[in-house]
Amino acid sequence: MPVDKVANFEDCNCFTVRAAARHISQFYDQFLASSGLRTTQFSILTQLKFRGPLTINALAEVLIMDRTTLGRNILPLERDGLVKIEPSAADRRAKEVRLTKAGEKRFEEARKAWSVAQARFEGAYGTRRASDLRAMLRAVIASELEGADHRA
Amino acid sequence: MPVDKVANFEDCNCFTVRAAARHISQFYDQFLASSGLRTTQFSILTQLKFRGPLTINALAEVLIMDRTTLGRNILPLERDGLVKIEPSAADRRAKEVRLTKAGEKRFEEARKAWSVAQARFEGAYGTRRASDLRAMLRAVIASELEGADHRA
DNA sequence: CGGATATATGTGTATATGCACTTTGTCAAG
DNA sequence: CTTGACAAAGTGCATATACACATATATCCG
Repeated sequence: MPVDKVANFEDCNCFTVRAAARHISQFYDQFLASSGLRTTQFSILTQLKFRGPLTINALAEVLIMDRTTLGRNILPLERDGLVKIEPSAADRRAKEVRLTKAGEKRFEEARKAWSVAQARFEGAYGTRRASDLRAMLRAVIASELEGADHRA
Repeated sequence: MPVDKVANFEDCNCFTVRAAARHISQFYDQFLASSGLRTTQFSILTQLKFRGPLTINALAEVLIMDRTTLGRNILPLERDGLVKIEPSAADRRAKEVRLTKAGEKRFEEARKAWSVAQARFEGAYGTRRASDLRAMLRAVIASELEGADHRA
């Protein structure tokens, strides 16, 4: 008895994830504001801090971000002297992005603010639940989503 | 034995939701592309379809979207004749956004593409799991997230 | 009525996002 | 060495996002 097998628009997975992303981003951004960084920028600095210098492509991959999006997102960081972008010695097509001293300093400041936001969020949402949520979201990211134009 | 009580940056809830949103949006957008709509635009038309004309503020609220963001997101839709924006008779400060005939037609086209994307996603991720995920994301949206500047 | 206050929306500015297309550099086959 | 496939990054364009500030209207109260 599939009374209503038609997909309900309230149940759009894409909309729900995007809405939640807007909501949680505004929250974290409030805390990061004092450091002068946005959440996206903080994510970039974090990866560079813990993974060391990376090329644009490699950095984009770990950030689950389009290459061209990242290419533009690093420009304000470079302008403010938080990262340095230099051509790779091994492959002159590639560019290496690395954290500067100023970038490390800024990261440490933002890190404190981030910790407060993270703790505050989990206080409201639940630490265990947040952990479960992240696991489910990582599964989304890992899921093989074939394109609309797939053949075979 | 809290060996490592320091929050791990890999566990940033904000980053994880945003990354998943980028990933899933690209997937749904591939399917919607044939209709000439983006996922955000499809969401807007969907709400207008099922809730009837709404003011900017009311529409922004149901979309979990900043008022000013929505104000700009409806402009391409108005330009393409999919929605009509008119001053409210009751309150001249307010504007009512409503779906046009062309908007309804476009919505029906996009609806088919959306259904395929939704089904394809749930085929890969699991229908039950997707349902659970949406419930957890709605809880994020519903969670009272006090600002960084909260007092008392 | 008239001013204080609250509400609905618009604008300026800056970042975020990604597709299609282009440019530049690498590398292997001939 | 040359050429052709491939790989890394840049550019043009359009939309998405939201804060701070500005404007217009409504509403309440003395």
